[in-house]
Amino acid sequence: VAATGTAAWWEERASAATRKRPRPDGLTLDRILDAALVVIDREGLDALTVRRLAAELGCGHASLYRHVAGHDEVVVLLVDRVLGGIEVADPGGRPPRAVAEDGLRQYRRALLEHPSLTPAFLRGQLLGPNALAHRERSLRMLLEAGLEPAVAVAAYLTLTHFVISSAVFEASGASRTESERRAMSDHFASLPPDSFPTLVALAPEMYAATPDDEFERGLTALLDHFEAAR
Amino acid sequence: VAATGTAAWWEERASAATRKRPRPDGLTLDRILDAALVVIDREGLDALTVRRLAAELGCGHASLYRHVAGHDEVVVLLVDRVLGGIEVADPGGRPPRAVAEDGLRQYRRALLEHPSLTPAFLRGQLLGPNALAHRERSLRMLLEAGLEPAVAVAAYLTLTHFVISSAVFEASGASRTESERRAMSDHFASLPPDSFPTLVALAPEMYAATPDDEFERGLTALLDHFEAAR
DNA sequence: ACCTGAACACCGTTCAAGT
DNA sequence: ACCTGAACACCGTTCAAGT
Repeated sequence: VAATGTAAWWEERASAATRKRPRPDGLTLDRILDAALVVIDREGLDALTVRRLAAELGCGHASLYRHVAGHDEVVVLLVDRVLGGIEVADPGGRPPRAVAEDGLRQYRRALLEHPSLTPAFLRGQLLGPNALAHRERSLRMLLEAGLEPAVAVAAYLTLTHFVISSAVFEASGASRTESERRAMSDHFASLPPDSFPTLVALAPEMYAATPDDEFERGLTALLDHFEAAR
Repeated sequence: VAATGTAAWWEERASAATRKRPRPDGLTLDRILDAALVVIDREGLDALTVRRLAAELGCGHASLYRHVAGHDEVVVLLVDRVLGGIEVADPGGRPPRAVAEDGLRQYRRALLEHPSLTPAFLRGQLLGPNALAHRERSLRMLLEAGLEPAVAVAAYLTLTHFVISSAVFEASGASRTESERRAMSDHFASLPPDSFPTLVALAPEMYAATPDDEFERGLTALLDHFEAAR
């Protein structure tokens, strides 16, 4: 009985899943995860309760425990499913830097398809099958690009952590839409100038950049660094 | 009735607080926040319930609603209190880069004094009094270091987001202790080599770096970038 | 005037009673 | 053999009844 999401837990689950037989009725793990994403996208991560999920599926809430160990397992499985949705383009002779940029933008895009789910990527390690496949693929590319093994590992962890946290900040912040960003600027402009002269002076610049701008700038900074370390 | 943690909410709170009178009994906001940190440090953020907090304080759970609007408010106030604990050293003629490094390491240190609280720094903007004071102070330094206004704002947001997410990953991951990192390496070494040749080959390098190493490397990368943009 | 126990509407999870 | 309603031990929050 390992903790949900740990390496040991994924191993237990893999061997247990092969023993499971298909159900005659319609309720499957896939349908459960589909419904969970619908609830999350429409009402947020906090709204994803076992009971709300059962209502969405039109079944008794206790029935879910036949397909899933509990609430936390649903979230962990969703995270790995989203990671499986990262499109991986053919390198096709492009320079390594362009391939890396592309892969990380795809990662970001996959995360932001379900903004409310992003905080779940921070709870524990990413060790599901899709997470491992992504790590394998990415590290192979980084090695082929000429990075030392230790640098490749550092680059993978730093870059993926950057992508994830950037998405979490974008999803949880209030600077996604044009009007939200203007409201933030206005707020800083309205502060008492005696206490916060710099914030008042910089109010027009505050949140002038979009989350995409910020992402691209951070990406450039980090890739420059690891490219130089090659 | 603005949402907890928003700019409007902090304004409402500030004007309401002045109207409050001191209580004859011992229960104060400060004591509540102290007790909350004790619970969080000892049992984690999820253990911080209104009822558990009241038990820690030895009072009825409904009494807390006299000092605090609810559960979320406690967390938001704790976040700003921790931000108030960032020590700010005198620049004292040191080069701007050294001052910035120092300030960001202090930020990190303050966050990691309460690892379980770190996820709370991602829920919404940081607009409390201590957050604003830190922003004012930091942006002034960045301007004095010669950054363009727009670059200074970008640098502040990117660097603080990096510090926060780095702490969140460190706190929620399983790579803090030596034995945890060795366990992670062992797990990657034990994967099927047919499916994951790169992960197996890199297992010794995986999690060889400490979270501190990763932090320092990322910090260097980002500061190099913004220093070059000066 | 202040405090708070009881009440309400929720949770996640278990299990025995149903089919 | 499978499903699930009822039950249990929790939540956050409200409010009327107590002092």
